Amino acid sequence: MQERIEEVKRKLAETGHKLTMQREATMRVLIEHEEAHMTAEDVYMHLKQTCPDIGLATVYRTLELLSEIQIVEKVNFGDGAARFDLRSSDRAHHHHHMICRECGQVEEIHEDWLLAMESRVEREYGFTVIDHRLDFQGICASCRSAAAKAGRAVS
Amino acid sequence: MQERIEEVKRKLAETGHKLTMQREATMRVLIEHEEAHMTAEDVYMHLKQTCPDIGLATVYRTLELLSEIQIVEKVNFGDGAARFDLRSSDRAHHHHHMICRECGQVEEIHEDWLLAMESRVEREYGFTVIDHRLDFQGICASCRSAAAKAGRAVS
DNA sequence: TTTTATGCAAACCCTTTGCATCACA
DNA sequence: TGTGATGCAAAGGGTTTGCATAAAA
Repeated sequence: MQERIEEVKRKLAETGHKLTMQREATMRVLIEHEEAHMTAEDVYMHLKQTCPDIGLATVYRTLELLSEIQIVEKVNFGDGAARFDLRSSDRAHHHHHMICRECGQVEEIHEDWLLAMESRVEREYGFTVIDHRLDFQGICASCRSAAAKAGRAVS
Repeated sequence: MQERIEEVKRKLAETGHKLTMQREATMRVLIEHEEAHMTAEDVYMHLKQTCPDIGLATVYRTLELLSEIQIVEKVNFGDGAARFDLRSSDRAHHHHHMICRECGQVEEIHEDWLLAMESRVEREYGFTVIDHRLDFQGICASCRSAAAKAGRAVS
């Protein structure tokens, strides 16, 4: 925990930014809810507990900044609100998502299956890949078994 | 062209909807600009030429409807506006995107590289895949060569 | 003739911005 | 102490909705 805050402080300093109370609190919320895929509003709600006076605008500015310095990744599942994931410190590691159409839950796949494809894109299309995103939409295991128990088919 | 309109008419009828002048005009715009990845606003602008009285709300409603009946695919590249792609009639064919961070242009990869991964997701995670999305972000071939000519590195 | 669809405008939601004040470094 | 950060409220952009009217089937 503390070392991650230190890393952020260092990265902020490198880019001419300050580590404020609000930014530190935001990092703590993100770390405590790793993989929660929170929206800015979600983060704000949690922050209100430790930092009651924080403003929503600050949360947006902080998340944007953390995204610029690669601490978090801003992802968009098409439901209208951006979500923010802590990046793993391992730069090469990407992850993929499984988004359930029944319950809306987002699960992660902690593997990067796309390295071969990235080189293929570079080779065949002359496109230099910086990053990628892979999402699967479908029905998650628990919704499927719930549907099976209820004896009905699922969309 | 005409047979695609007929297919839409059939699908609309099946789901209890009508083929209106506005919906037909929207289809024509989509067909004429296949792969343009247009926003609702883009579609609206084009529609104004053949259908000057159409309202933006109708465009949104039409695109949403076409998306529900699988005629178009609503995609979101994270720039704030949803984009709409005509689906290929071949249901099994998905396509992937290469999004250039220099010029913002979206190119397509007309291959589905993910069938093997879909079965792996089903097998290893118990997640029933309905659809998937794969986007690469990076620098497109023309931006890279432009940058090379200008003798500078690109981000 | 009965539904469903339309156009308009207002409402909505998420996000960004202007500005005076505050607090890290 | 000086620059960057904050909070608030207002503005912004994309999208949706209520409602009276119009037009498919």
